[in-house]
Amino acid sequence: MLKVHNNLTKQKEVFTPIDGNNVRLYVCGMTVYDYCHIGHARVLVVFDVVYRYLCHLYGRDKVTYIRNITDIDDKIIHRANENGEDFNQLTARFIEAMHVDADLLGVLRPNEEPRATLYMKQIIDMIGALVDKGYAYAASNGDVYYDVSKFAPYGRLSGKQLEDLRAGERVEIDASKDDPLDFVLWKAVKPDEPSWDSPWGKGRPGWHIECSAMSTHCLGNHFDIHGGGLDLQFPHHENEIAQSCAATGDKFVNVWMHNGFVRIDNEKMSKSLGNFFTIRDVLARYDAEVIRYFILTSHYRSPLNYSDHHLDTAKAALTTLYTALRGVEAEVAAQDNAYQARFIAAIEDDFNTPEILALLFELAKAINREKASNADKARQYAGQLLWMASLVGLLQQQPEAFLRGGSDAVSEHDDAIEQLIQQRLQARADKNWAESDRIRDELKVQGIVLEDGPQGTTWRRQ
RNA sequence: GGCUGGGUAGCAAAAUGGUUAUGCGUGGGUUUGCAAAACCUUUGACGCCGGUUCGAUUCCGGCCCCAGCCUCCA
Repeated sequence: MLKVHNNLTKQKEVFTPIDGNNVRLYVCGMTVYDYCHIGHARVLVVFDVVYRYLCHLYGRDKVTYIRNITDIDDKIIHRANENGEDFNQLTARFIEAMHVDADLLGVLRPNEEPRATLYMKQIIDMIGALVDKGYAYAASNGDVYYDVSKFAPYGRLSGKQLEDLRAGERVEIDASKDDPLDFVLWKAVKPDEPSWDSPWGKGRPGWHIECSAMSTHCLGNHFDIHGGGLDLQFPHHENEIAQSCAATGDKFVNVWMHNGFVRIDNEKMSKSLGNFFTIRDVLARYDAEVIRYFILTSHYRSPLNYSDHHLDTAKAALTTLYTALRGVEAEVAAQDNAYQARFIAAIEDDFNTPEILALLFELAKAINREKASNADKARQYAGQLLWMASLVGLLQQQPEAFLRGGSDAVSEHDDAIEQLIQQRLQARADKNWAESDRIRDELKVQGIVLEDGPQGTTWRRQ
């Protein structure tokens, strides 16, 4: 029984699809005006694990995964103007970059990636419905606002009371709003801004409405899971609930899931603070799987501290796992084994990935123990290890490829290494230990580690 | 100020009312020409103060500290 922490009720609940034949998941994706950073990588990976497991449980053809792309907003317009380019050109570039990064991280593609600019009709229709039903009003400045006071449950998701929000010191005062807490659905066009026609004049949608329009259009008014970063809980998701429920008259989402932040020096990594590393920055120094592993070392709702030291640890951990798998032909995993049962218990307990990683190591140790004496048993353990690792998107490379530095490694250099190893094997046969050690040290300086085993000498990149 | 989370050994990070987390690191051993890898073993922790209990890191209360949201943000 899969149990998921529902942020709407603040409780772990048994997950039951609304319709067992169509499990529906929506995740708030990226605003595409820059490269994705490690915080974005976390959302991608966390919900990739959710998606993979839902597919495992219900069948891939029964799970619909939608992850939107925000391709029009203030920052995009600003950046495009800065660059002196059309905003569509800017967003196209960063959508492409996002796909490259996500693919490298082993993130499966969602079924659809709806974009705000391609959903103008649905967005305008929804705003129209809200105006017609009296939940929204056109203001004197040409903007259309959502009247927060009309939606009684407002604040339920974030645990906020309207009174408390009003008492807060940071609520902006805007003369054209009836209430400072009202939020914008349609922004009237300003000079040098892209705009679309609407019943309220030229303009563009507010941020929140696009997700209400796209999620309900792609998945129906009422769907199973809505996810995103914790910073979206308020106001973004709170506003989505208000808009969607008011516009459709139906219940919106059953389960809300939010992942915790990536931190640097105990502070949230964010674009506004400028303390972020892009996925590309990190990929220049670490294999993408190291990033994925690092993200899975902490539970998805906990904070995750970013540092080189932690990435080094993640790399060492993956090296251990791949070393265990090296030279072992995995057997198809038998159903119903003790490790599998523990894996299921862990992942079904609100996606407890740290517990799963612990299991991977127990299996790696089991493989190493049996490798020499009981090859059959080792192959079985390897099969079990790969079975559970694949469900969290790990250990998908060939062990040799990972240990030798992956596809970036220059093969001619690899040939040179092989030659030196042959020379060293001759020296060892001659019991010329000085020469043997000299070659090993020479390679060591280049970051190549040699390991002499019963089956011969193997090497890996440090 | 209001509202959320969290404080576990050198670092990272789970579970759990009484029994080994796990990884990296450290000490010892096996193995190796010497190493490396691997295996065995050692070291270890539950923010502070009370309460409940035969027994609490785990439940309850108070306190201290940290992070986040209340403004764009995954």
